[in-house]
This record gives sequence, C-alpha cells and structure tokens, in this order.
Amino acid sequence: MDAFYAAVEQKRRPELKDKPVVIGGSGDPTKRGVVSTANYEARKYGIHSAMPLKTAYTLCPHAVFLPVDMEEYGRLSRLFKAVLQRFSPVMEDVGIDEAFLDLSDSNRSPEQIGQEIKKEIMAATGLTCSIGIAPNKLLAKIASDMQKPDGLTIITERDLEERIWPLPVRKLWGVGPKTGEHLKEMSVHTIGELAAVPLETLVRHFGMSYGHYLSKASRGIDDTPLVTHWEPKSISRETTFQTDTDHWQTIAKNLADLTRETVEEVRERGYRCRNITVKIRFDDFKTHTRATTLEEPVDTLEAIRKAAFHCLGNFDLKKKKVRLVGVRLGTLTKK
DNA sequence: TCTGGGGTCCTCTTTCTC
DNA sequence: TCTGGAGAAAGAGGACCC
Repeated sequence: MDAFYAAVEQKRRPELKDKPVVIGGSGDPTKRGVVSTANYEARKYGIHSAMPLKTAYTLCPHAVFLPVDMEEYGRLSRLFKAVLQRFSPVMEDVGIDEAFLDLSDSNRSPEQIGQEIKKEIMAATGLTCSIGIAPNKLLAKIASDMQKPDGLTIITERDLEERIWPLPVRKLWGVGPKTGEHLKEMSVHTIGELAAVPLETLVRHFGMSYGHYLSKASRGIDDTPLVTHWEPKSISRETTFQTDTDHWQTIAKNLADLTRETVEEVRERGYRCRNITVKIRFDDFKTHTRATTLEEPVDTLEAIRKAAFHCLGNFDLKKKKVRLVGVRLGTLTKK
C-alpha cells in the first residue's frame, strides 16, 4: 500500500488532501518518537520513515503531524488482504501494508490480473497500491518498489541483467545500511557488481548463511515458498522514556506495567513462555539484554514478573541514565 | 543532537554434560 | 583427579524487516 498510514488518514480527513502529512508516535513532534509514514508531499522536504519526529518538524514545521492509529490501519489492512485472497488463497502477510500472493495457477496475463487487483483494492479501501509481479518473492518485492506510487511492474527472468543488475545493492531485501557500507568498501555498489563477486569472497566477508544468500539474491534466485501460517516466536513490549531517568522506581514501575501487558497478551493468545528477556537502553543509546530461562513454561504474572525483576537486577543502573526499558517473552508453547 | 515499537534470524561466546 | 573434545542449550549482541 502506498504511504499506507498517511493515505488512510487523508482518506478519512479530506481537508488533508495535498498537504504534507507525517504519522508517528503520539503525533506531537516535540516529543520523542520517529516517523512511521510520511506522505509524498512530506517526502519532498526530506522527511522519511524512521526519522526522529523532531527532525521532521525542523524540516517542515507546517506539516500535519498525527498519532499512529493502529486499529484503523488494521481494519483497512484486513480489507485489502481480503481482496487479495479472492485472487489466490495462497497469501503471505508481510506486516500490515504488504503481502505476497501466489498467482502461479492463474491463466490470465500478469498485466490483466495486476490491474484488476488494483481496481478492487481501490473499490474496497479507496487507496492506491503498488504491485510487482515476478517469478519469485525476491524479484516481486523489487518490482513493487520500481514505480511508486500506484505502480504495476512486471519482471521476468530475462529482465535480470538490464533492469535488476543496475540497481543499488540496498534494493535487495536483506541488505541494510551496515551491509550496504560493507559492500561499498569492497567497491560493490550495484546488484550486478555483487553478482560478479565470487561466492567464497562473500562467505569470507558475511558468513556461510548470509554469504550464500547474497550470492543467490544478486542473481535473482529465490526458491523460498510463501508462508501462509506461522506461530509467534516471541511477544514483547518496550517504552522509551520522555526523558532519560536514573530513578529506580520509575524503571521498575514501567517494567512491571510492560510485564503485565505482555503476560496478558501471551495468555490471551493461548501461549506459555519459558524465556524472559529484559532490555535496557542507556542514554548513550547502548542497548543491553539480560535473559533467564525457566525449567517449565509458565503463564502466571507472578512467575514472569519475578523472572523479569531477576533480570533487571543483573544490570548496573548506577553509572548511566536509562532511556528505554522492555520485556520479551520467548520460547513460546501453545497451551 | 537525534535516534519507536514489534518482530525474526544469525553469529559468537559461555556453560554444562557426556 | 585432571584435561580435553563434541554437542546442545543458553545468553548476549547485532542486522534487518515493516
């Protein structure tokens, strides 16, 4: 979906049409938080996802800043995914605003089916999307990104050298800022240049698993199937304080609240957990975790809170102020 | 100066058991 | 009793995704 959160807000508030709109955090750009979505008008000012709201505000003070309304975005998400599933039952969720659809069994042309999906999503939600159609997920994802917004891009194996290889390596799924920099130091800037690097070199630099992945991905090879169902591996909650704190009671109170919320969710979803991890981010942005694994899976607040506070006790909270506290429940088993 | 929240997966190191 | 290897599990950190 194109600039999904912002598009949803603009749809229900027509007065926002043609204005720069930034969705993120509490909607107050003087408070701590980052941009979840900036619409295309706001992007003209250099605003983009993951940017601190305060930075976005200095770049464009007259933009409309709004809080995240996950309930409403979830509702629209279910609507467009229901449309997709009418075209094929084999759908893989990729977060709230993306999905893969297996159209292998369709006998219509990709252009035809792509246009019809766009039309139906527009009818159901009033929103535009960008579609990529390709022989596998990796290439479809790249294709979906090639003509945004409101795009439809079709890629075949034959397009690899001309349309994929000239793209920067960062366009590959799984290549983030760190790997991008690492590759730049190796004088590898494009996907084509990556494809020319011997496998042994990639394995030496990036390890067995990721080295092989990069080698295949650069040649457009991806044989991973669509994942239509999965179980959660962990459930977590975390909060960043408005101001860094060294007040133990504040940290403890927040950890207790987060633990209660997380336990409630784990129970509601019918799981027990065996691993409890507490996360602390200090004022210098260094993040540390302390974990404990229990003998038996549990789902009681007492047992999990006790474990969480045991983990908290393994931090030295005297030297630096704390910016964030979080708790994660892992090694889940279904009840 | 600024850097959210909810996840997954991978790597390296430590710890424990045989 | 000491030493060492193999393998599993746990713990910590980091990269990446939306």
